[in-house]
Amino acid sequence: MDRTSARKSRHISESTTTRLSIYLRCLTTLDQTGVETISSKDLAGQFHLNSALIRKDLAYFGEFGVRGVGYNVRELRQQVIRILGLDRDLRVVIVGAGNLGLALSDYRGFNSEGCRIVALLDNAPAKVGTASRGGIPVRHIDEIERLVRDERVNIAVLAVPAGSAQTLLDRVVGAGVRAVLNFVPERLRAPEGVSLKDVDLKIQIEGLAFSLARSPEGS
Amino acid sequence: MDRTSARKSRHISESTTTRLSIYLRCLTTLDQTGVETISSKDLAGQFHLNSALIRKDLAYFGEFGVRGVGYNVRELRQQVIRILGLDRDLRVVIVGAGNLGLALSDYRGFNSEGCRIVALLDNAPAKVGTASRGGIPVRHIDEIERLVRDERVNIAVLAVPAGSAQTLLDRVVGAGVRAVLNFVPERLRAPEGVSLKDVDLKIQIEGLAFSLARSPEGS
DNA sequence: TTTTGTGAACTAGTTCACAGCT
DNA sequence: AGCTGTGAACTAGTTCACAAAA
Repeated sequence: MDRTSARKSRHISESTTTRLSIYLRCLTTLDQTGVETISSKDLAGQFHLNSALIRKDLAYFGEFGVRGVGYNVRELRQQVIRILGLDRDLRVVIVGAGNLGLALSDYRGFNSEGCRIVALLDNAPAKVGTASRGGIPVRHIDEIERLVRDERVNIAVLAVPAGSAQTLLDRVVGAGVRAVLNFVPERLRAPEGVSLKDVDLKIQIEGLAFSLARSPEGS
Repeated sequence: MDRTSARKSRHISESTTTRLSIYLRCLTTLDQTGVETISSKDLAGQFHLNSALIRKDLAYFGEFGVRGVGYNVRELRQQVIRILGLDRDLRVVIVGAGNLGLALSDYRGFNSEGCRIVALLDNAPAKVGTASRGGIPVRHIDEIERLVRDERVNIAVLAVPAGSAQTLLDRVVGAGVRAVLNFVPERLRAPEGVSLKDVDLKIQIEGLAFSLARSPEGS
């Protein structure tokens, strides 16, 4: 059996992919530190996870370990990079050159591991032609089709004012973008085949409010 | 039985609290539109959720509906606000007055519904004394204890460079903050009784990369 | 002996379906 | 008649525990 490809076309849960990202980060550190081998038990110790869960997460995609020994750090790291699709280019546009869009365009972590921010997009004439502090150019939203075609943009980040988010989502999807990270606090609807992830800060804050309200010592 | 308080001290899942925030947003719109009553079925239609799930989410906290009729929009909205703890003041400090911290401090949604950003905190002398575009003052990190005591700060947002995050988390927790929103792409450890939520943009992007890698048309 | 990979058991979360209230 | 509130059924996700491999 091919030991490197996804064996079962089983559905992979979002919890699993999130953990893969966490493993990757840890493996990168381990590799830099010169550690060559790690067991699922030791990996599980770093975060507080069950070791069987780590083995299951990895086993969806192949048999990467050696019984009695553990996993080769460098090799497993490469495999996780491949599984997450980080070995292919990620080209990102940020839609909305307001405060948040500008801050995100310079955020380290967006620009790393084969992930490149190609442009900020806005429709305000005063903004088009300027650039973020880090040098990401602001272009007109009408250039989206060209950027997807010529610059192979495949991810859009929505950081626009509430109200225009659905329209702009439809726009970038129409241009061929199939993965969108949405910072606008609205529930958006994306067509089948387009993945949409919400980063809803208001909901996060409300979650914290909830835990404060329930914790023993009220304020 | 008291119909407004949490009946069973059952553990409430994060999915439930996230959905409560979503219901709240919808109820606010409905109330503004003048709608007086809504059924769980109609509410479920707005997002694509199962109506029984909505009824269960609400039933953890009381019996708010009327059989044969549905829920009174205004009343349910008030109840959800109370459940989420949004009826008490939320006082926020943002730790780190870099690009992201400054953008977040002016982000609408942080400043709303009884949620107020009190200050940005930094240790760079050049930044202390300045303010964000929206007028949030930048203060020295050493003022955290005073702000918690005198301004009743109860939430901290971490937007600092990687490496210093755990130290600063410990610092704000030591000052008495019991709820933290972390934007730093590192796994942090918070003591028992402190709730910590991660907004890890790198993980979000990697999740999108994964879905792109698995979708039929590879780029 | 050590640690993987995995079926079986368990736990959490969601949907079904209906009794009971209005 | 209509819709809530909820036990029962189901589905997804995690942990246990052990045979198989090195």
